[in-house]
Amino acid sequence: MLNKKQIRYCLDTMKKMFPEAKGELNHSNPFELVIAVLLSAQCTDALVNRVTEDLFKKYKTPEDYLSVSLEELQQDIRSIGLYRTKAKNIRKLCQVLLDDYNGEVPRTKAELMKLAGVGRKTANVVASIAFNEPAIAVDTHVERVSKRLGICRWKDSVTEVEETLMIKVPREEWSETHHRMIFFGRYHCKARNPNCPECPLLDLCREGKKRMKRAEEN
DNA sequence: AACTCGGGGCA
DNA sequence: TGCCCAGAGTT
Repeated sequence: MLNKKQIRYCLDTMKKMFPEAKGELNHSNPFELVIAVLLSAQCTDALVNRVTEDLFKKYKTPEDYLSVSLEELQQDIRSIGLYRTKAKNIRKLCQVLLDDYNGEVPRTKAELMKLAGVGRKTANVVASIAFNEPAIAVDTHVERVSKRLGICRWKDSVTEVEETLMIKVPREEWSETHHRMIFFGRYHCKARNPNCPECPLLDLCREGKKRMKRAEEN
């Protein structure tokens, strides 16, 4: 298991590799952030951005999403996977925002997770990025990278990965940590063919060393 | 823990 | 063509 100093080195290195790693879902508007992250489930961020560019011009408020038919909203997000379910969830979510939250987006993880279509990851992203609440969003990239490097254990659940990161990463870096690890995971430490031979973190990477050794034997 | 939803991107 | 993708909900 990596210690705090080693983890800091990892995060600094990731920043050097992807200095532009800002996170494309970094909307200043909490409501738009909820919608964007909800839509992003199981599809690429580039696709979501393409759709939300037009979507957010047409729909500004929860009322706007409820003012059209379900079919019309589905058409507007048709190019995104799971669009039927997501359109239904957006309508449910907007209705709850109006009924229970005066049209505003709630700030805490617990409240966010009660919204339709908002699970652990979306709730964490919105709470941490939009409201700077204490949370680290662990998606598949963050989980994979954490486990390969040895920041956490292989068998850890998503909750355990989350807890470990919150303990070992300074509070003020939680939000940025999310984006750095996602870029690192998406473009370098990929699920299928991680670029271990050219990885600057190979020396301290548990999984990387294992893979290099295995490749050498073949 | 395992399954389903699902169109687009990429090899 | 076949496989995967910045997940959530249900069983």
